[in-house]
Amino acid sequence: MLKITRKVEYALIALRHMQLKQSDKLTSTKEIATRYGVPQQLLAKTLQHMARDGIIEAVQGPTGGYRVATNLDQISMKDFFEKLEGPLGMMDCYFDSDCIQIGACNIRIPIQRINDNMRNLFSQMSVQEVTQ
Amino acid sequence: MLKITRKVEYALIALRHMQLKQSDKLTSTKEIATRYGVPQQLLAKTLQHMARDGIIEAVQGPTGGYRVATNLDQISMKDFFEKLEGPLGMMDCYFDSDCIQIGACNIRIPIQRINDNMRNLFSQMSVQEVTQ
DNA sequence: TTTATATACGATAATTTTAGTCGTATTTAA
DNA sequence: TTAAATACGACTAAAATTATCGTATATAAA
Repeated sequence: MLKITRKVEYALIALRHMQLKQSDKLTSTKEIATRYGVPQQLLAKTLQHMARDGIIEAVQGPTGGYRVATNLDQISMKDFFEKLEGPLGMMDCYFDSDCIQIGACNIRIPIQRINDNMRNLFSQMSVQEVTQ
Repeated sequence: MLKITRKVEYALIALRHMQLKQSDKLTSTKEIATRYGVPQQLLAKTLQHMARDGIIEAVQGPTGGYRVATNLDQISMKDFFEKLEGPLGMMDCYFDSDCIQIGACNIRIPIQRINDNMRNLFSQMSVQEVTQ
């Protein structure tokens, strides 16, 4: 319960790894996979995902790889989570309204309050704070 | 990602339902299950769990049921979550130290900081605030 | 121009976690 | 004695997560 996914975990590991280098230096998927013992294919997808989102930049071909493409200070953990995993809510009813209950449910409003608190927490935390 | 379980959801629904009655009145599993369209067996387990934890009190036999047994103002959402679902951590490595990585991992410390923030958030929120 | 090594990505399989059910026992008011 | 409630371990089903497969494309270097 309330766990983050491997995808997010691997993304953070990769970002931190890249930040330890000169910002123009490239890092390949393989480099990270072997360094941290992470499944290469899954990591690859995660990196591709981040590249599509503009968080990192891809350079193709041999000697290619990735480098950080944005100021990580400007991305909140909330946005980061949502880019990788979609809307952030402790219960689906926070977004989907197709719950049959809807009328009967007595905790919808309270749950939304908790959710807002959690979203607020991650909105105030930058990716940089985590990967620096 | 970062979702709560049905067990917790049902527990909150049940608590809120009980709080809408006079505090000495009993509520049966069936009553809640039919009222909110929730699977009765699973709800039953959840209520039994809460009874074991002393959050609610069980009265057996026909005309039996449950009533709130504690001041919900005194229980934090963190403790509530942990009673029902065990240790609260976004990653297992927050508690388990059997991750093979351990040495190689570069985000252990940062993740712990995020975790602490989240635990802190739920420590400062009482169950009463959610179910009132 | 060929080759080797990198990213790109949809489809699928395996695994783990979560959700729900079953069967049986016990309690107790009527 | 019976009916309706809680108690609870074992099991099954479903969903979500994690990982792999196969193939395509890009490009630096031999």
